[in-house]
Amino acid sequence: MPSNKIRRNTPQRMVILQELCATKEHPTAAELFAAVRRKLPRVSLGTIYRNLEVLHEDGFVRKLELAGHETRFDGTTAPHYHVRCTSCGCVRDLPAPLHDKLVTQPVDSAGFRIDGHRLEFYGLCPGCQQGDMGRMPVPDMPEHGSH
Amino acid sequence: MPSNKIRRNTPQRMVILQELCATKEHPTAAELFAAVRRKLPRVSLGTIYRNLEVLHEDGFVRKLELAGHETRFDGTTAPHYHVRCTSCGCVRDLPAPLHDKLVTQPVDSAGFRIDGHRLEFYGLCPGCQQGDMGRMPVPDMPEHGSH
DNA sequence: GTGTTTGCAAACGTTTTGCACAGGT
DNA sequence: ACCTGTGCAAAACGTTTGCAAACAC
Repeated sequence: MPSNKIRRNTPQRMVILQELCATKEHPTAAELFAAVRRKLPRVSLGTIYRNLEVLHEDGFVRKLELAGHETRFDGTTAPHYHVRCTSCGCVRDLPAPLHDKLVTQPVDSAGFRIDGHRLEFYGLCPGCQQGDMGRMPVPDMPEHGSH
Repeated sequence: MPSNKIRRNTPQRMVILQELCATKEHPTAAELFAAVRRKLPRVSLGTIYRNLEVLHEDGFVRKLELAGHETRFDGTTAPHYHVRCTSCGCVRDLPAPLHDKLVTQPVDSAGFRIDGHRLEFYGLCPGCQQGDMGRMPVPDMPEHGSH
């Protein structure tokens, strides 16, 4: 839902969107901050957050509020799902998302009017599957099972 | 995965679990803190957090890390899904959870070994459906669409 | 010129942690 | 006696906000 407010195309805003669209890594605000700072050394973290909010409002970026972790951002706004690696914490897109095997309508909705759902998968990424049990859980902490 | 550590049945731990099992409201740590404090006036919030962590580790409580909100806790450990009301913020259980209409296996998993998924629904609770557009979004802030 | 946006720093809400002491086993 | 668990307070973390100055339009 694009806001009706007048937006200004500041260099900060453009570089943020540009950086976000240039990666498939779903960066956090802090990671984006580091990336943008390389081009605009004087940006502040507050500016990153404010612009991400604006860009989200206007439909240019997606917010990925994955369970138990900082918010990540996605320059691809088309609907798709995500997987998180419980070992290294990386987040990847799932291709071929809405499929006949992926039907998500509760049968009994407890009287709620269901407007949508949020679905995320977790598991081991290709890299972390290579028999290495002793791998450090790096970027983010892994979760304890359950869904 | 119950830890192999020796646990002590302290009054604090028991009251916390008792309070959690006595409600269907999926309280936050702060709400639980208030409830437990009525019975044990000297508990600290730190104790609540530490015990919830232990109880979670031992499989007695479920952690509900719903997108963009504080963690809530659930005394019912059997697998089931949840709905959040985007207006008042309340969280309810979804009965009849794993159904033929609720199949969640990605067709293409991008090379990940999928261990599970997290699924949450959002919409309007029965109370908030009663034509009251002007209702205050109270307990927690509502979300901006997208899934 | 007007009103949005910026940088900075301080504040926020939630959760975690360090510590000395209390208390279960 | 041992070592887990407690209360307290402070810190950590990600995020938001107030403000005066800067700047896009």
